[in-house]
Amino acid sequence: MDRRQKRTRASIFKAFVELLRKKRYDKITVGEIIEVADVGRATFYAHFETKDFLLKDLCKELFCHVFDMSGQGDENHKHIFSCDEKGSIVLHLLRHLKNNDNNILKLLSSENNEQFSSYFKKNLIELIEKQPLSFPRKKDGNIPDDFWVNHIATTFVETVRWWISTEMKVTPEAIADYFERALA
Amino acid sequence: MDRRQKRTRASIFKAFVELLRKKRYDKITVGEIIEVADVGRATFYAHFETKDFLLKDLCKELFCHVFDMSGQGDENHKHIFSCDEKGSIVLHLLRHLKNNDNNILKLLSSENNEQFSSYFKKNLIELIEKQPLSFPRKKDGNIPDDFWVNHIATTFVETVRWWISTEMKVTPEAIADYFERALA
DNA sequence: TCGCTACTGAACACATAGTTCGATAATATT
DNA sequence: AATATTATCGAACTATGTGTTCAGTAGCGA
Repeated sequence: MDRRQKRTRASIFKAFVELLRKKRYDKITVGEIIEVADVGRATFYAHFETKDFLLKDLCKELFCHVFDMSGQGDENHKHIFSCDEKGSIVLHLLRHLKNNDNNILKLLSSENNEQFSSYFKKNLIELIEKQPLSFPRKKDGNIPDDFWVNHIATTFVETVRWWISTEMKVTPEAIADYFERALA
Repeated sequence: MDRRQKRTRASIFKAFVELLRKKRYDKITVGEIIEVADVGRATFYAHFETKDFLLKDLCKELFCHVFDMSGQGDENHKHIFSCDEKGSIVLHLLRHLKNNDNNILKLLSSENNEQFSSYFKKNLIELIEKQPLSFPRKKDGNIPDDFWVNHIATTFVETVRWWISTEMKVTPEAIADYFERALA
C-alpha cells in the first residue's frame, strides 16, 4: 500500500478519535475531521464513502485488534488462546483494554455513540459462542441458551462501561472478579 | 392549555414515533417530521427548540408514563406500588411495556438510538435505589453496591431488548422468570 | 363579539455533505 | 536517474438540511 495512503488514513483515524473524546459522534463534522487531520476534503472522501463508514472502519480496526481476529479462518484465535494460560479470557480482555492507551476505552464511554458498544457486544457474542467454556456456565436449565449468551456479553460490555465511569480506579483483576461473581 | 397546542404536539410526537420505527433517529429530518405531522415548519420550532429536544421530550413522555413518575414528590409511586400486590415490580413493568401497543418497545429496539436505553436505564436505577427490596438482592459482599445496582438495571434493559429481538414470543411471566434466574 | 394566541407558508441566511477537476508532489518502476 | 503512476490538494460547486423571520390567517377563550 502506498505510504501516503497509510499516513492519510492514520491521520484521519487519529483526528477522529481525538474529536470523539470531546464530543458526540453526530456533532462532529467532516470539516472538523479534515482540519484536525490536516488533509484535503477530497482526500477524505477518497478514503471513506461517508462519515458513517469512517466510524464503521474505526470499529473494525479497534476491535479486530482487541479480539485479534484480523485473520479470517478458524486458526485466528491464537492470540487469545496462547495468552490464556493462567488467567481467564475475561481478564485477558480487560488487561488488553486497559493497556490500549485508553484509546478504545474512552470511546466506549456513555456519552458516545452506541455503535461501539454494539460492535463490542457483537464480537463478544461470537467469542462466547466459540469458546463457551471460557465463560461462566449457566447453572439454570430453565434459561434459554441464547438468552444466557446475550446476558454474558451485555454484562461484560456494561461492566466495562461501569469501569470507565469510575475512571478505572480499580484493577482489571478486581473487575474480572466482579464480573465472575455477578454471573456466578 | 390551548387545544391547538395539544393537537399539534401530539401530531408531531405521533409522526416522530412513526418515522422512528422505520429509520434511525439521525437519518430523520425535520422536513419529514412536519410533512408526516402535517404542521408548518415554524410551528415545529415553536414547540421544540431542536430535533434533539423533541427526542428528549418524547423520552420523558413515554417513560414517565411507564414509571408513573409524572408527579414530583415521594408519593408518586402509588401506581407501581398498588399494582404490586401479587406480582413483582419487574413483572409489572414488563406487562406495562407489553400493553403499550408496542409503541415504546419498538423504539427500544437495537437499530434505534441509544437515547431510549439510557433513559430507561436511568429511570430504572432511580427506581432500584428507592425500592431495593423489590429487586434481587446480591448475595456477595465483595461486589460494590453501585456495581450491583448498575448490573440489575442494565440486565433489565438488555433483557427487554432481547425480548424484543425475539419478537416477544414468550410471555412477560417467562421473561420475568429469566431475569430473576439470571440474577439469582 | 372581540382580543389573544397558535398556526401557516414562504422566503431567508447559514452550515454541512459530498462531488468534481486541474494542478502538484510523492511514490513505485524501470 | 528518468518516467509513469497515483495520492493529495484546493477551490469551486450542487444539494440538502437547519433554524429564523414575518405578515397573514384562523381557531380559541372570555
